[in-house]
Amino acid sequence: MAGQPAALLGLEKTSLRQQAVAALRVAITSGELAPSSPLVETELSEMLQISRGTLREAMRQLQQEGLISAGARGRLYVRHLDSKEIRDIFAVRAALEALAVRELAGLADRTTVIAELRAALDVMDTAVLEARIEADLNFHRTMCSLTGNDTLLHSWISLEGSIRMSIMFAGLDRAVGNMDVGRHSAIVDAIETGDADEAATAIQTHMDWASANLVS
Amino acid sequence: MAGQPAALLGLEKTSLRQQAVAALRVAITSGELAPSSPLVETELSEMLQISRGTLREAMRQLQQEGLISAGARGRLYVRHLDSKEIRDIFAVRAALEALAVRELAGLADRTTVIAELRAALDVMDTAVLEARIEADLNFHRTMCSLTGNDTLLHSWISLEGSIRMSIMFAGLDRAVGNMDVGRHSAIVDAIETGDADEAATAIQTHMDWASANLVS
DNA sequence: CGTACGATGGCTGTCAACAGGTTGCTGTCA
DNA sequence: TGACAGCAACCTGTTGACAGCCATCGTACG
Repeated sequence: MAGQPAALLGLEKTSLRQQAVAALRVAITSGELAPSSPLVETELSEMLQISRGTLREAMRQLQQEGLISAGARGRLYVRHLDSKEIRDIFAVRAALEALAVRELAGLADRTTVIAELRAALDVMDTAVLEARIEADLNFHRTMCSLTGNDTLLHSWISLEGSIRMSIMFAGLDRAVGNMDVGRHSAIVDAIETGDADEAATAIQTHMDWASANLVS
Repeated sequence: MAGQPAALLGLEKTSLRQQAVAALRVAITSGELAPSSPLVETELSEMLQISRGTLREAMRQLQQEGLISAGARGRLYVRHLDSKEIRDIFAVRAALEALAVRELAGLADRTTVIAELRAALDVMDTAVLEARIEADLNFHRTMCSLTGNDTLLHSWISLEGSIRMSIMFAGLDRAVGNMDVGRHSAIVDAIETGDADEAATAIQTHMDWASANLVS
């Protein structure tokens, strides 16, 4: 899907809007911008050194991703999650990823898929703290990506911001506790056997456990 | 979730951006703007009599909804769907709605839910042509809404544009053929019995059939 | 005749400014 | 002292304009 920097084969000319989206996403999911705090266009545009118009486009995207919620009169706030919403998010996530593993388990040739997933798990095994979270999310995103179902991948990515907020809400240590390589390995194993039902059950169990762990 | 106009209790002062989103959504899903046709900001802003900045915000939202796809150099086009993408969309939709009916079937008191769904079906029964499509989508959206899972509802709505494009792609007559009240009634019946697995199977079957019918 | 180079038009990226409405404060008057 | 009118600051909605990039076309030169 995405790319190596590919030296000499085209530079990464990213628009200010994309940069703003990325910066705000980090600021929100890292807690730098506290939940429920108001997002004032004039303030943010000055902080980021961009015009309000450009910022507004970026905010509109974050809003669609669920990181920003709208209040009265178009006023925007950093989204605040309660326990129920976290459970809801993980329920939807589980449904999407169950579809993903079902598709993967149904593939005739699963060798490359298994190899990619195992590689992602290896990365996760050695990573710690924030890097481990990134590795975990990367594993799950890769799962969706490998299905070749772009709509599925897009839906998952739309949820990624909310997932990250859930993680931040629960705290780093508790979140990292969810990212056990063994539990993930079980999912990959189930895909490898080609048993779609078992794979879906594995994902479902994993997600139930993870969400219960986050909100406990 | 959303609302009746609520006479005398506050008028619907909708921003130009929201109006533009609505107008473009209709234009695209009705085929007025043909798939793959380029969306030139200067043209559209003049047609809609709004400024480019306002239009850009609207386009950004439609892009996230999957009605607009991005080409090179920020150029935007009406999204074009092929058969595989339609199958993909319906696979994701099935996963989301399966979650919805599972939740609903698991409810202790399902009387109000059943009543609402039956009412939606009654509307569908009498409607014809485009109105029937609206009634059908409304039924499925209501299902998601009744779960109380806002994330689920949001994800479904994000998909609604793509669903509408699929319908347009297939043609009105073939789409209406999917909207048999009897088939939908089976789903509601399954929810009423409280059998989550059966309800999920009913949805899955319905979606498989619908998607196969659309792309055949 | 073919190729390389320069002008031109079209379209997006970005910005600064204006307009309208709401909130909150302050000073005055009963 | 309390309430109300008026004012001021704040913030979003919306707009028009400028700048830069890319593609295309025409032209001149080998």
